[in-house]
Amino acid sequence: MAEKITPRETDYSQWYIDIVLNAKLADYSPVKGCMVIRPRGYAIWERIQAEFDRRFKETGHSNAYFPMLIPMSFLQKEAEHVEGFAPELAVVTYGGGEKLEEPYCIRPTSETIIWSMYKEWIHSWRDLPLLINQWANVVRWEKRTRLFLRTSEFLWQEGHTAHETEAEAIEETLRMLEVYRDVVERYLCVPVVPGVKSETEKFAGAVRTYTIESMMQDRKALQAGTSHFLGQNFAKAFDVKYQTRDGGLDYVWATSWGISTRLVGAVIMTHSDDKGLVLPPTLSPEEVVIVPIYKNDSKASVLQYADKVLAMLKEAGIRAILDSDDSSSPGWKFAEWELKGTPLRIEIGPRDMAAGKVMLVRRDTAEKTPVAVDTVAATSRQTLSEIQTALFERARKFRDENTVQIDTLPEMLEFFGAEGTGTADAHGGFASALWCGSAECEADLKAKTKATLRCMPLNQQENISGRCALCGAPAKHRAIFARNY
RNA sequence: CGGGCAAUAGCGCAGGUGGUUAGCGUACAAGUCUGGGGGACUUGGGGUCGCCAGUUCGAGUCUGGCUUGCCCGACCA
Repeated sequence: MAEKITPRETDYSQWYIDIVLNAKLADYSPVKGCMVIRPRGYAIWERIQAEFDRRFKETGHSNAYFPMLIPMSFLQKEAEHVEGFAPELAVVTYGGGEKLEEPYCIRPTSETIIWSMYKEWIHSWRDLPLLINQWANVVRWEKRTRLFLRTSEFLWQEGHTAHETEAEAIEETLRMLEVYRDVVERYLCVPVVPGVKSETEKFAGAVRTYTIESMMQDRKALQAGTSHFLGQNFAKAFDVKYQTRDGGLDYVWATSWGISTRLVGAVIMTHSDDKGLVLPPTLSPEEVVIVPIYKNDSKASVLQYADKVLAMLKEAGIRAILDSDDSSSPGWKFAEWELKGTPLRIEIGPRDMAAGKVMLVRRDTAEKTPVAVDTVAATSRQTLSEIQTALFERARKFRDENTVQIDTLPEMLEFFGAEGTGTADAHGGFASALWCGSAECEADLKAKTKATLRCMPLNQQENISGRCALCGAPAKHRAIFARNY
């Protein structure tokens, strides 16, 4: 049979599409730029969702749901906000067969409709903090879409909080950024750089945007989550004041933060290989697949043995399945489950059975280990945990190896393969460079190399001294530049 | 949203200058043999050729429009 997956070397972009389609994670839809998330893709999203939801509740947030349709006038209340989102709005102008007096836009994000309600709900410092999260779909009319990474409609989570003081709001912004970092790194095994966005890149309507940036296998950056300190911008736009503890009246301080189904794309592009999807055990719908191998005369006994192993694994709380489909060969099943990303495979044939063993095969390394059947649960548990760690470490090593400190513009141009440098094949990576803080420098670099300022890493802003790698002016920050998705 | 390419069976493709019952591989179904890395043979089912118009006696094939996708730019989780 022909190769299903285009090798990464040949065409990284096609490789990604092949994985998504062939592993049946998603499919194209008849609607431009919108995709169908298929059961396997949705199962992965549900696992991501469940972990984040747990962490949000742990940090005191409650879920709620706001309307998908937002009166256009609401968006216009915050100048920067509407300017930022206007180009990608989908607008509803008819309802019930009649032209609407005021059109609704389909939410591109929910700050405005949520703050219109917060005005009703917040009166006193006793109403604060207000910590609400919403799981929802949003629509942003995209010119260029890619499965999971950028679609016109996507699923996400948006947290919207209101606080008494600026300090509390900033603390919340950073708390949620840290939740993102922790879950994305530990649960999705995707290493990230937490940092601050530049003015150019920040969220429309925010005072400051924090981000976690990850590096894909083609060395391009992917923004994996953002947390915004909104200051009093939306409180002022929607006139949300509260009675302070000392009897005064003040605008509340706000945050918002979000992660989306894009994370599924991040997981795919971080871990997978030319054989197919590679999933961290935490995210895989099944942690272990048992593939029985038998001839006609050994079929019954092998299946019975495999059933016993399946029961032992389930007993131990491991998500295991037995692929007893009789119509495809073991070799077929091996390839199929590798394509689907199952972290651990257990092969059971007559020889294993005779020896009282099973064969453990790791998806990430292809390593095969015979294991005594009595210890199969414990060993599987142990191996799954090792895979979880190994995936993160491998990705972090790759990211670190492709993060380079750069001090001058010529080096920067060479790193990103700009025209005239003779390095057109260079893939770049993360360029860590000093920056003067000017938007002109960002724009200039972008024009020459397509690389943008991804973030200013949070813990690298001390003792900045030196010159901007782009213009030579005194530097104010250390920043990561990269091409991005 | 501009430029380029594409759309024929689930998937991958072939179908010179228009010609009547649209093919091949693979997958699918049934059966027999198989089974430790995508098995073999036999038989069988499956298509309004992306959509809408037009040219023509006749369109998968030519023309126009539209839709969707991919690549390259401009814009963005």
